[in-house]
Amino acid sequence: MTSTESAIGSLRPTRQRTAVIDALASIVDFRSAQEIHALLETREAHVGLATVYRTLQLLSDAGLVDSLRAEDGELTYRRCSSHHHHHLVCRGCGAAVEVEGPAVERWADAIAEDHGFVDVSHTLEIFGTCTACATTAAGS
Amino acid sequence: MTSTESAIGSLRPTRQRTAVIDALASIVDFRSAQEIHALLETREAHVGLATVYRTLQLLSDAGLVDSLRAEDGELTYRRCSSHHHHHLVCRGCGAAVEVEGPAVERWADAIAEDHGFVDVSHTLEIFGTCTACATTAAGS
DNA sequence: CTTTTTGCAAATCTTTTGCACTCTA
DNA sequence: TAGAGTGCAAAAGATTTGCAAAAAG
Repeated sequence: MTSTESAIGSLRPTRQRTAVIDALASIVDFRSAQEIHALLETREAHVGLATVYRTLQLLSDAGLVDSLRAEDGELTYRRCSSHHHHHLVCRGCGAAVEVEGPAVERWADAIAEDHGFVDVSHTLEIFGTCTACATTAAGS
Repeated sequence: MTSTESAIGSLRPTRQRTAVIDALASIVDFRSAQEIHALLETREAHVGLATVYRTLQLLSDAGLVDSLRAEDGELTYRRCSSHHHHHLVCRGCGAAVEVEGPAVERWADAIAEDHGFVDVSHTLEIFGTCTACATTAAGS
């Protein structure tokens, strides 16, 4: 039994859902629902925009994809390894590296507890310019 | 010369801007532009919603206020201390505590370096429910 | 008087929702 | 066939923008 199987639970494997999942499987970076919808159109796999939104939300709730808010407020999605982690994202090309920091998790929880906060969660993203992009940009 | 004076630059000190700045001075938590606009209405300092948005954006650009995206994607603002720090924010009332984590800063930079990223920055926010809000909600 | 600001409404844009219709189990 | 899932268009919200009127230097 994989966690994926159990997480999908009672969701029916429809053409649309399969298409969205396939799309996610083919991309490595974070993409907005709109972009994923556009990608599906490109592939001639017509899926309504609302359905894309609903499906991504479902997958996200099920923990099958990571979602994070881009700087402009749009929600973006990416397939993920199911455990808790953060991302190192390139400003230039959007490439994302999953990173883990157990110490940070503990630190955040401890800080919150110190202040009497409960039901704690946190967001942590690291932004930078990857080697490839730095090289390209420096080419001037 | 204070950094504030220079940062304000050529902005004209209008009634509306003064009102927004006063409002920010009187609150400690992160508030959305809509909430700040509502607060101003309460104080009978009528300022157009668009003006509130424009002013907050201006102040944010000038580095006079912190802005961060709430979990629901709304942009929220708060007066800020100018040094680098993060926040522990209550989901219920928006109360915010500034926190510092030198170790996290170093960890983030190290991770990025390990992956060859340069020009690194990061975002880190901790969300939770503060004691007061937890008590209220649990009041059942 | 010239330039910056404001207000208001209309326009954008992302995301959600209502509902009738379609498809799966 | 019943219930889950979908499409489309309308609705909701937050934020931005166009433009004429008002205020500041």
